[in-house]
Amino acid sequence: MQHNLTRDELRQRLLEGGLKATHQRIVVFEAVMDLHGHHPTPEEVYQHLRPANPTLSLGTVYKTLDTFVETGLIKRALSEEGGKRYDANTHVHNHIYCSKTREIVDFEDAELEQLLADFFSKRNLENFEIKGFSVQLTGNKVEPDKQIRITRVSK
Amino acid sequence: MQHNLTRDELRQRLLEGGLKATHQRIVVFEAVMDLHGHHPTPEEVYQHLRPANPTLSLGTVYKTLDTFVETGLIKRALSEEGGKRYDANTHVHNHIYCSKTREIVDFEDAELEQLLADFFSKRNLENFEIKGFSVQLTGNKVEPDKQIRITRVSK
DNA sequence: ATACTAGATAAGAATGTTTCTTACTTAGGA
DNA sequence: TCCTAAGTAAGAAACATTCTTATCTAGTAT
Repeated sequence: MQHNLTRDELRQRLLEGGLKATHQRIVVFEAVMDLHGHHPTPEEVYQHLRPANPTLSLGTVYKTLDTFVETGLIKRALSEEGGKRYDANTHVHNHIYCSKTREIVDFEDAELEQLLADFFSKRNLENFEIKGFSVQLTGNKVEPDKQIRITRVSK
Repeated sequence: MQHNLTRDELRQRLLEGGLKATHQRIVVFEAVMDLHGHHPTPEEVYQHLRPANPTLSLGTVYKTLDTFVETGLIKRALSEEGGKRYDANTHVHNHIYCSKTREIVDFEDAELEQLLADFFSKRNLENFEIKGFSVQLTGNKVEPDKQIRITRVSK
């Protein structure tokens, strides 16, 4: 359990979104935060919670995750391989996607955001109300057991 | 039929990829090209082809599309909503994704590619072999019946 | 504290999607 | 023309997602 919001804080955030703060919603929310960085599928969330919540049903997990996305509490991650992935990180950020392991790694980069914001201010979108943009790097991990990292070139 | 490759050219491209040029592969390839811009699902490809190819099976469509992706003849498009989408456009390009209609619109922008290439040359990726990057705009169509377009701001 | 009510949940059925299996067929090479 | 590796059809199987309905519960009013 590495999430850092108390249940009362979670309860608060659910209510702010106009959602009843039920036990199921609280634990599903916690699970997505606990699995942060994994961009879990509904099934993974379900398996994570099952031991401690044997009465929870998979259908509820699906529904709850989608409800959270609608409310903006979490986001859906883009994936190439089909299937739904969820992301506790609601900040503007980008993804590195490994085709081999299907891992999705977040990266935030203010410089990149600024670059893109500047760029799109020079473009006109007709008939489209833009909610956000993100950059997706696609490729393959070299060492499957080691982490992927992105760093600034030091010169 | 707005695709512009002859069957012999297609046959050629399949063979270059080390694939036997069977009738099924040729028509599936044509279908993805015909549906270019729609980023079709396997089911859509199947429905498109069924009238003229009543013996074609859905399983073959799935398998064939994946084979093409492996060979690099087509790409998979990223989607938020789960489910597989395929893209005949193998050029480097970006996508505009409408959450409302689930439409995916391609856009190519050399200036943007250059900007990103320059940017990533200033970043180091540890343990990741990058195959490509793309920008995804997410948002909603305003008029569902009209086209989405992106243009340069004229000053 | 208790009762009420809208909304949430469990459970599993229904539906939809993707993969797998097997026997049959075909493209391309000898 | 024959041979063989590879591809295909067909449907079963596995898997993923959504829907339905009866039951339950959080938050509210009493």
